[in-house]
Amino acid sequence: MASACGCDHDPATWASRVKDACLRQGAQLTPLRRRVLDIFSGSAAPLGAYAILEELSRREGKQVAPPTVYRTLDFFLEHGFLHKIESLNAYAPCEHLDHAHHGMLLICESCGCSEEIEDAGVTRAIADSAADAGFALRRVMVEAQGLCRKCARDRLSASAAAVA
Amino acid sequence: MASACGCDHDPATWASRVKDACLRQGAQLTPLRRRVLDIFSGSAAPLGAYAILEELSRREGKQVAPPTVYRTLDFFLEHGFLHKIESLNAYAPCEHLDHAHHGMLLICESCGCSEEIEDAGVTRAIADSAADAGFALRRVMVEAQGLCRKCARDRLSASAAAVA
DNA sequence: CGCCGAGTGTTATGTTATAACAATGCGGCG
DNA sequence: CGCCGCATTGTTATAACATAACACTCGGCG
Repeated sequence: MASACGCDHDPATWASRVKDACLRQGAQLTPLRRRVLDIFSGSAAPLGAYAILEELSRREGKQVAPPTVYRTLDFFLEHGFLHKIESLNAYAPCEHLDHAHHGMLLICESCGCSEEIEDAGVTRAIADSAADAGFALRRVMVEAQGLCRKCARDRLSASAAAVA
Repeated sequence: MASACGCDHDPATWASRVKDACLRQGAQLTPLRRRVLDIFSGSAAPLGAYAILEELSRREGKQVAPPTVYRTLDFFLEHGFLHKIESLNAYAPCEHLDHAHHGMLLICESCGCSEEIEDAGVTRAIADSAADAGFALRRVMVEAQGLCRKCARDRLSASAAAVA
């Protein structure tokens, strides 16, 4: 499914890439997990655990309990298929399944979509800075809030129209 | 009070710097806020809202309700005296009161203490990277988990002892 | 006085996450 | 087949984090 916000990510290919990765790694992609995968595929924006819970309940036609969802999320997180966005308490597809990711997350405050970019310069700068402090890095999170390309453009043209 | 973890930050001078900043800015440092300040002064590690709540209740000798604590935290956050650490749901003193801070937080998984460092290289790399993506930054959060200098050293000497 | 606004108190509730234990399903193996 | 062991899922309850809504106090000021 195409992204609703006009950003250029594609959750649908993500789902199929996750399926491949499960096969390669021998990880079980059970019906439950597949359904959760589908739910992420249909959403351009990060999803909260309880949003997934509700959608899952709706699709299954019966009430699903929180641990079911959190266990499924844990599975995807452990395999590196999903990221947890701490500043939103939400979860989003990892767009770089293949390699270790110290990606930077750009979260649009207007359309709610998130984009994950990898930047060697950022990674290196953080590693250098931590090394200077004598700190042994294990996990790094970079989350930025702001306006994505499209929303920034829209806002500009809106204010231009207001001036005219 | 000295830091319990051996790291080289000093929450006590932080409290007095906050007091100065309140005077300069005309912000009211009420008894409640002062008590919360004292609680942070006595702790080397970030504090959760409910930890503050319990400590506050203990010191006041009567039960304090969550909104009281959260409002106080909001006051400090808005004035830039505290940071919220999203990955811990906890709050820590801002060690750079004077200037806008896009600091990077180093959180030790062993002793729990956190250190805030400012690094122009990191800031610049993130700004450049976001600009490349056409993303208008508004707020950036960098949180790293790992081992602080002291804990990394301790771990090293422990494993050396194990080998011997 | 009478009003206002900042701060705090109080009650209730919303949101996010986990603990603990039971049940199911499936493959291997005697 | 019957049993075991393991991964997964179901179920119940509760913990942990956060906010909404409204009441009350108190000091400043016309």
